[in-house]
Amino acid sequence: MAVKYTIPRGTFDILPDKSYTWNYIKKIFIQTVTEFGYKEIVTPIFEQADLFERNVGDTSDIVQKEMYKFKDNKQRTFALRPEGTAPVVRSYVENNMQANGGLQRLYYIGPMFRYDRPQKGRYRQFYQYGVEAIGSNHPYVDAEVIAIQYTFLKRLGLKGIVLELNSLGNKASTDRYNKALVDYYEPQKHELCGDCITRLEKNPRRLLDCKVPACNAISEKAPLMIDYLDEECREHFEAVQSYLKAMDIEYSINPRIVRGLDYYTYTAFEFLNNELGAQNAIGGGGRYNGLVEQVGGKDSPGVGFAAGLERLILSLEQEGLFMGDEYKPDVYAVILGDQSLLKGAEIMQKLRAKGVIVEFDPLKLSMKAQMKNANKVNAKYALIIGENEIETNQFILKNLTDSTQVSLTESDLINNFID
RNA sequence: GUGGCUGUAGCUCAGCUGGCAGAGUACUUGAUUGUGGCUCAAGAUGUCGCGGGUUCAAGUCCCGUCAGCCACCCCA
Repeated sequence: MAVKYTIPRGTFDILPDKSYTWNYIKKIFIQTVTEFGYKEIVTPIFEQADLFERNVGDTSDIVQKEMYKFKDNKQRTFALRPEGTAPVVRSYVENNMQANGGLQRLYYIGPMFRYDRPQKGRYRQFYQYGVEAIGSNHPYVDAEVIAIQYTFLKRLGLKGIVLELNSLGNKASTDRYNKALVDYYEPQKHELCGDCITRLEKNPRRLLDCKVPACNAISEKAPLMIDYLDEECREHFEAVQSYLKAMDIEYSINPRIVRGLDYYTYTAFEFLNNELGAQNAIGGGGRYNGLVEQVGGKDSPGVGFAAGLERLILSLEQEGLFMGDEYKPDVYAVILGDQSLLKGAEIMQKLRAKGVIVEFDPLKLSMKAQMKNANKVNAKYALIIGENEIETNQFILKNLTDSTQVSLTESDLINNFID
């Protein structure tokens, strides 16, 4: 077989034998966020590239190196969305959701795109689910957003995922801290690895979790963000923690958390599964108090998280957890001969109108092949429709679990079908 | 973007220092005329990822390329 067209690198098809798992996970997620009062928002998968770049206010790799950018027929520059928050904020501003007053609680699920080398748990088109709560700076909301992800993971039965928490502080704190980091590393610059020397110029915070032993040793004594928070930031961070405790959510503080996008302020958090290999972040998020204004709205605080479906599924597989059931047919129609199929089609349609799942395969001709198939697709019953049955109006319904069978008239069959 | 490993039947994989393309499983049919699962028997199945090179001869060696995996980087 010559395969003429192949799937683009780093993407994947979700085939029928997996799609029920996706639907199951989505169902539990929607159930969870609904309990917290969140409503779905759907935005396009492409946006003006500048929404993400914000005139290159964002220096992250996600935006600088990994965006799928393209020009349309009128030479306007768009980008496939690499993340979900900026589009939601754009929609919030554009639709003037601020005018509704109060807190907007939103959730989304959909594909994101990043041009990166594929590996386990990393794809070019991948699926994220997430929530955004825009309009309140109250630390309870930070905790609520964390609680949603926490509740969802627990509900799926996951045990091996840990929550790490940090505070990045406000702009003033961050500036002071970055300066302190540079002051600390600069004199020892000659001992750092090549990557770390660029980090020192570009994003000093990333120095903290370099894995090269020499850098790591230096980082151990580096100043920590927590010590550079001002009074307000510290109070906010402590309040978030007390709400988490009140909701019985386990966490640990990791002062080295750095998020992948530049807009985060105050609370930052990550959910990690350390059994997954290099790509161990299931999801993360934090507060983005300056973003709404950057996108052109009236200054308005927000907090949210996003997480990856693929890594979630890897975690479920790894812990051997339930991932949903495939639909199984209630009835497999065993139809003998084309003449009988006329009646068969009529009966199948009437059963379906009653909500019964009915399957039939016109490729299987012999009765034996049809019975075999009924077994293979895990049907609960086989319904035999042949010339004899049609003539006598007595249709055979065979229970495939206990091998018992009964004869029923057409109307009894349709009106009294009990699963 | 960098480095390493891999690519053979629908699936999982074997195939030695180059010499007829294989197994298990799934599939089809039969044993059983209109009754599935178990068993037994028979049968069908390949651009050996793709392109080039070396050779009398390439799945096997060489080069390139594409894809997957693993790690770096980055992050979901």
